[in-house]
Formats: sequence, structure tokens, C-alpha cells
Amino acid sequence: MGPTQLSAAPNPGAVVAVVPVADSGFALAWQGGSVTVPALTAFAELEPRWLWWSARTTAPAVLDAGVRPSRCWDLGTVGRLLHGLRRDDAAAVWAAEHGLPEPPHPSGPLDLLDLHGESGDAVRPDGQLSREWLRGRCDADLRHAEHWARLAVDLQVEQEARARALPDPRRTPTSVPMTVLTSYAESAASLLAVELERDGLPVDVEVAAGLLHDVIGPRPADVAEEHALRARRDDLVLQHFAGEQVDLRSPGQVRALLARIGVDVPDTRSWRLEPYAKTSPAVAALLTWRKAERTATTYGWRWLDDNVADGRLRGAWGSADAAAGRMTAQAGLHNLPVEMRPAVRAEPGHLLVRADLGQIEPRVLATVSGDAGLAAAAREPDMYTPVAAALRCDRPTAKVSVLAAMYGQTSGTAGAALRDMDRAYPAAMAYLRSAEDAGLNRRDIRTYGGRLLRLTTLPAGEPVGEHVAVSGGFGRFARNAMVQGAAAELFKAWAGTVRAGLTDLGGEIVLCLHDELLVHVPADRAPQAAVLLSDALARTAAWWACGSGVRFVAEVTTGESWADTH
DNA sequence: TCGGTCACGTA
DNA sequence: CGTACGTGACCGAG
Repeated sequence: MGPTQLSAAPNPGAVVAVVPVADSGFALAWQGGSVTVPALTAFAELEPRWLWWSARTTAPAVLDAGVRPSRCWDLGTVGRLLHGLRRDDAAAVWAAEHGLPEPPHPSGPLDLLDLHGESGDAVRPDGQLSREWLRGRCDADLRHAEHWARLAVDLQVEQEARARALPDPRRTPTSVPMTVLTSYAESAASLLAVELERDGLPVDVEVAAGLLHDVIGPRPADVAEEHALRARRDDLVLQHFAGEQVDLRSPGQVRALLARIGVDVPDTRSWRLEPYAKTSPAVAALLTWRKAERTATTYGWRWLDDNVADGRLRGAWGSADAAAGRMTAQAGLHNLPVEMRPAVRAEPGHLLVRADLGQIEPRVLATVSGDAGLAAAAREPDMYTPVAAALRCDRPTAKVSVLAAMYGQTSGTAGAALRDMDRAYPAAMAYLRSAEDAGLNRRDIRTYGGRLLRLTTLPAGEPVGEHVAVSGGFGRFARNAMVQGAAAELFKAWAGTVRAGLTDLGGEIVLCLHDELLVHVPADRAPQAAVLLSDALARTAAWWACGSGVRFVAEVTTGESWADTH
């Protein structure tokens, strides 16, 4: 082994850390060297695995520089994955990797340790990162940025070693260990989140306006007209109550109002009122009003004005929620009512291609639990047909039984069904019980892909699952999170593969919806995009579910609007 | 002005 | 058939 040359260029495909410095270029570092450059193009040709402290802070500058990264490693994202962190800032990730206590937020006041040393070291005597560095010195100039990039390289090596050392849950492991692959996929998802936020979802404002007009009436010209229209909607309900002056938006007042016509309910949720709608026109009118009111307040003219610009609906995206690691989105991107989906339209000369994973959670359960019987069922296009045969019941009963087992049913008559499930699929049931047990006893657990679910240090009532503490403890939460979390990991791995394949087609992912991908492509490439969505799933499942025998299936459809693809 | 609660949209 | 998330309105406390 000769001495390392500091000027040695990275090999193609190497991990290369990038730290942008405003208006000055980029600091780059890799194992064996580092450099500062005015532009990224020469390094982009090496197709490196770009390494950054977080995509959210770094990727915009990289994308602006004209680079479309195909692979990356996100220290914040991987830190959250490996350590179950609720934060992804450099200080928290660094501390977790080095076994140090969780540091205060970088915005907190500086102390003597932060300012230690002649020039101010990046690492404090106690091993934590200096808050002075975190607050701007790291990208103040290229010299400091280069040091910051080297630290990133060191931390990546440590993270990868940790990921590599975790047990691989697959029956037939591939050469790259499972949690390293998950780290790649989760990092890609964080980059995708940045792109989704920048590019947005194509929405035809004219179509959206037409839909709104039909449901909530014309766009009000001023505040007075807005109130008048609101009053007119309210009157359609109130006329059923002899002109009483009641605030329909106040659940308490509505409940009292309903009591006066003999409808006595503990709350006024729509599913509870639904049975009365058949016989009571007043209740029916109230439910219709509720529907329109939801649209008017949450997805109305204000929403359109605030969130849609240049024909794109934009909101903040997160790559992993706190509970199980599913993607999150704001601005209504994840809860757009079905009635509004015709407004999601491909731009001229383009088409939307939608793919959704069929029966994803039971197939994931078959994979992660290694249950041979359930895996055999998961080789079929419809899992519930063989399950019904095994349980000697009809298909709807089979479906309910599987879901009840996965989610920990607490109501209804599940006893017999669960006994049958135990007989037919003992390994899957044992897996679920073991997850529930970990939850009940507050033990940390890892998902199939290696995400740490922290149940030990979580204070009761902490909003990881806002209602967990009150509604049933951590047992059901853990049982659910192990399945939902693994499904999220598969989904993101799939999405990352699709994203990489879309570059050649000139297309982009425009929406991620837990088990559904929406892709926007030039119209003549739509057939290729459809093939890509299916192929990417097969290729992803080949390593993700290696040796399990489980098949994953996607339904793929093409159309001009999102609604057309259903 | 704030957090809690209700309610409801999506998966 | 449970979990999770984001949004907006009301309501009472401060």
C-alpha cells in the first residue's frame, strides 16, 4: 500500500461528498482526496454516489448546477433510519453515530465548547459538532466547506459500516447488505422529495375552477360575497330546522340541534349520522353540506390561489414520517378528494402514467415474516383467493381475517378467524405477535429494511401516532408499524428505480401516494414508462424479497388526467 | 394568540 | 379494520 495521493481523482461510482458555497462553487471530498471546484460537470460524468449532509439543504444547489444525480447518500436520512432519530440535522446525526447524547438544536446559544480552539474546530472537545460551525462556518467559504465535506466522508463510512453489520433478514441475501440497500433507497427518496417540491404536480387551473364552481359555487369577488355565499349554503340545511340560528360549524350546536328532531348521538361524525340520512331529509342535507364545506374550506378558492402556480400544485414533501417512515406531503397533495382528481392533468403533449401496488401490505407481511404458506398465496395475482381456500371461507371473510390479524382488531368477532389464521399461517402470526410484544414491553425494534423504531425512549403521549397512548397503547402501533414501515421501504426503493429510469424518457415522478406512483411523460414515451413502472417493481422485488418467493404486482394505467387512470 | 378537540380527506 | 398524516374550524384558557 502506497501513500494516499491527496490529489487522486475519485473512481467512477465512488462516494463523493458535495458542499455548495453560495456564488463560489462547490467543495468536494472522497476517500483519498478533496478539491474545490467552480462547477460540478466534470465530476458528474463520473456518476458518483453524491454524498450530502441532507438533500433538503444541498440538492437544490446541485440541481441548479445542471446535475441530475442518479445515486446519493443522505447522512440525515440514513441517520434517522439507523438510529430512529426524529431529527436529521448534522448535530443530531453525528452525535447518534458516535454514541453521544442528543445535542440541543443548532439554533441554541453558543457555549465555550462551541468556540474551542485557536481557529474554532468543527468538532468540540466533547466530541459533538460545534454549533458555530453548524450555523454557517461549514459553508462560509470553500476552505471550510472542504473540511465539512471531509467530515461527511468520514461519517458516511461509519454509517455504512453500521448498516453493513446489521443482520440481513432475507432468506437469500444479495452481495450488498439489506440495510445498505435501504440506505440507498431512503436517500434517493429524500432527493425525490426535493424534486417533487420544486417541480410540483401538474394541475389544470381551469378544470379545477370548474370543479370548485360545481361544488361550492362561483368564486366570490370580495369578502361580503364570500359571506353571502356561505350563508346561502348554510340556509339549505337550516330551512329543515324552522329557521333556527345555529352555527353548523360548531359540533356542539349541531348535536343539540339534532337532539331537537329526535336524533340523539354522542358525536356528529358523518359515519354516525349516515344511518339517519335515509329517513331524515334534514340529516341528509347536513351531510351534503358537510361535504361541500370540506371542499370550500380545505380545497377551495383559497387553496387553489395559495398552492397552485404555473399550472403546478406545490407543497412541502417529507421522505419519512416519524412513525413508520412513510412519505408525507403538505398542501393537500396526499388527501386530495377523489372529486378533484380530474384537475390533475398532463401538460400538452404529455400523459400521466399511474401505477399502484396491489395488496401491498399482506404481500409485505409474507415477505418479512418468511411465512411459507402466505408466500405461496402471495405468488397469485389475488392473494385472498388461496387464503380463502386455506381458511375454508369466502373471499371477503379471508380479506377481513388477514387485515384483522395485521392491524390487531379489537372489535367485532375476530376470534374464530384469528384461530384459523394461526393454523394456516403460523410464522406470519408469530411475527405480528412478536412486534406487538415489543410494543407492549417498550422494546426498540427494527423493520425488515433496518429502520429503528424507538419505543424505549419515547415519552408516553409523544406524538408518534398522536392517539397511540390513549387508544390502545404501543402494541397495535408496533404491529402496524412493522408492516406499514416495510411497505414504505419497498415503495421508496421502487420509486427510486423508477426515477432513475425516467431520465432517459424525459419524464418525472409527480406524485407519491404510499402505494401509488404518478409519472408525467412526453406522450410518445408513455408506453415505455408503463413498462418501466412494472419492470422497476420486478427488479426491486428481486433483491428486496430475495428468496421469499413473494410476487409483487402493480396495476398500470395511462391517461390525460389522474381520474382517467382509474 | 395558543393548544386541544372535532371532523374529514387520503393511503 | 387498524394505523398514519395534513388541514381547518371552533372553543376555552391565557
